[in-house]
Amino acid sequence: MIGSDTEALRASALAVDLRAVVGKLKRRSREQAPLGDLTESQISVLVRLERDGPATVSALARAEAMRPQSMGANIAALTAAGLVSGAPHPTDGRQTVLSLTDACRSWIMSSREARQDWLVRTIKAQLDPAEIDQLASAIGLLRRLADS
Amino acid sequence: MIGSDTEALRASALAVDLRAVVGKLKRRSREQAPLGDLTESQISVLVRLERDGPATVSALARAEAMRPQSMGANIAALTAAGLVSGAPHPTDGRQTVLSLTDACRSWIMSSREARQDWLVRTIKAQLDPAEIDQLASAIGLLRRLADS
DNA sequence: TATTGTTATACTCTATAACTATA
DNA sequence: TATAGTTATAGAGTATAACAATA
Repeated sequence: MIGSDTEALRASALAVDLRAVVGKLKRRSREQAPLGDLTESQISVLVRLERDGPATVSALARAEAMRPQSMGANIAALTAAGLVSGAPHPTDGRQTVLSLTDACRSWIMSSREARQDWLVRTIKAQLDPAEIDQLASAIGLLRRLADS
Repeated sequence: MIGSDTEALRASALAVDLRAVVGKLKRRSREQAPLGDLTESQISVLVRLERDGPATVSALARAEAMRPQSMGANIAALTAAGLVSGAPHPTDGRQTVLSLTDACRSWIMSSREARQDWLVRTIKAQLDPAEIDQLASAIGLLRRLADS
């Protein structure tokens, strides 16, 4: 029973540290106005659309663990900024399929080259290649937690 | 130059994934109403006070990368809930030193036993001991990013 | 009846600005 | 003048509730 007690303590300590560092990262990242004047959520949406291709508001909301109404607000902002455009689904009239605009794609590439993202800059400045690998594999674990 | 290009791409991809998973974790964790009806920030404060001992509002704000006014609001909520109490600093009349109340300490212990924390439960359910160790060491890397 | 999406509204968390009090 | 803390206000982000349109 000592073993499982130790395990329980480890999980508890991990939760404590994880919560603290996640909150802190979020505040730090937001205050730096990462890219353009987009929010973290909006950037995540763009990245997801770029990586996984077109999707609907509902699908994006599910993927990001967000309510469709909240995702709708993010999509509206991205659409107003000309970064995302919607087209009616060919067979299902309820759905609107969202894609990145060409302007968005070129903007993403140029902002990557310009290294405007605080998080990217900080990762490069603070972490060596081995640590980046280590963190990258830990991201998979975090994703398991977030998706559970 | 190919090497540094690959590095840059890795950092960029890591930033992308990190941002997405941090946001998702934050939403998931909040929607579960983790402990009592405290917010994530308030929990972080309690944990910090428990681990590092009494502190002032300003010190806590610096430690959590938050404005003193924002931290003040969190402290006010914790004080109203009877979880934190303030005492005047013995020599510096401007400062108020904050400590956990006895009620808070016993509440922390009981809620730990009851395993009410979604994040703790999820870590135990989703991660094996080796993975918990892996994630724990990655937390150190995240903290470097957040503190930089 | 279920699902997609929208509109309206409210709440939570944090930030900025302006102030008082002590050092 | 600088620092600790408070109060007032505003903004961003997300949630709940109610609705229209399509399946």
